[in-house]
Amino acid sequence: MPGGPPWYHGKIRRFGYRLTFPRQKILEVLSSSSKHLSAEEIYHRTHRIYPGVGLTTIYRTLELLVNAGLVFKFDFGDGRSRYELSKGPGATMHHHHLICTNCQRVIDYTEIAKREKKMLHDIERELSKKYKFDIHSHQIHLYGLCDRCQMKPKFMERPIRQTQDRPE
Amino acid sequence: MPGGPPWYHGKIRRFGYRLTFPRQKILEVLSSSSKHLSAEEIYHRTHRIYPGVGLTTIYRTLELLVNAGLVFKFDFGDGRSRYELSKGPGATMHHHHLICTNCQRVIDYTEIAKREKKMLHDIERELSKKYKFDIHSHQIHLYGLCDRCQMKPKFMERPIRQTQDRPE
DNA sequence: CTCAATGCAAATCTTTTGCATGCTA
DNA sequence: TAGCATGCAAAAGATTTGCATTGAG
Repeated sequence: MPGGPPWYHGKIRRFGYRLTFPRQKILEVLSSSSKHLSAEEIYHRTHRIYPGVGLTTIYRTLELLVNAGLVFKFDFGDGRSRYELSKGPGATMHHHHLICTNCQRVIDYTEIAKREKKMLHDIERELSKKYKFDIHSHQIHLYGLCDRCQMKPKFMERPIRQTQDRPE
Repeated sequence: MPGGPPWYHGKIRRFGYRLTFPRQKILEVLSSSSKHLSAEEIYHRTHRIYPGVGLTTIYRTLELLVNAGLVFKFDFGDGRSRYELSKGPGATMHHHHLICTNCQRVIDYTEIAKREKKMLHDIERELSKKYKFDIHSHQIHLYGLCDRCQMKPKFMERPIRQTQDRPE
């Protein structure tokens, strides 16, 4: 089946945004990764398949995609944001995060989603009414020490500042 | 009752940290505010009661206090972190946040805490075991549009970059 | 007295903006 | 064609670091 417009075409155009070449490449990159990526990682990967791209476009496109509801933006507290496709074929299942406060490692979990989902749904409905807030998404972050970091006693913890992106 | 050491004395010393004058002043500031403050706000307020303080000390002390579990650090996505006392007389009740994705307004809510609390407790216990993660805190963020921002149709949204701290 | 803590200035790092040019609709 | 979109260079901000000095224990 020689493709009609890609799945995201309408979702982009609906907001008045144009479906440009760089944007398509960035969406390809996001689609092909299963985990949240930093802007820099997205830049590197996009650069690989389209060397002409600039970091600025990455940032601008990500903001646009977040705005259009196609991408989730996360902040795990290490000074840079992470992005992840929220819709479409490449999107991973809805999940929440375990974050190690020592080494910044992030573990995604999808368990318990059913229970959470119902409760969150109830909460959101209740709060929406009370605060007249139109809630469209949520994040749950659980902070703690991962298995590796539990070995050291708490007072020896030394926050590790991650300066380089690690390969996937 | 002419006071013994302040409530936080032990909690600081337990980690090998010294209870210095600047640190006490910063804790005073945190104790006397009911809401999450940015580092800059904390700096201004501390400067008011102790003009000698430097912004660097604010950052270093906050990191230390987060480490010691006395302070919560939040990230609402506007490019700067917020801090809030988690223990002691000045600490506010445990709560979660509603965040407007358009104007960045943050509303704290404490409702439904009981239900959430039980569920989160269960989840944390379960995940702790499964991932060998020693969970010590959590955050729930609900994103959406506040009442003011709902007036405008979605595609007209223009993220507002807040550059100045507003007065409390 | 010792070494952690501080303040200042400079450095880092991520993200944003100005502007001339390119490209989608 | 009309504007939105892009890339580059520069700017902006928040946070961190080097270093000499101060002060808590």
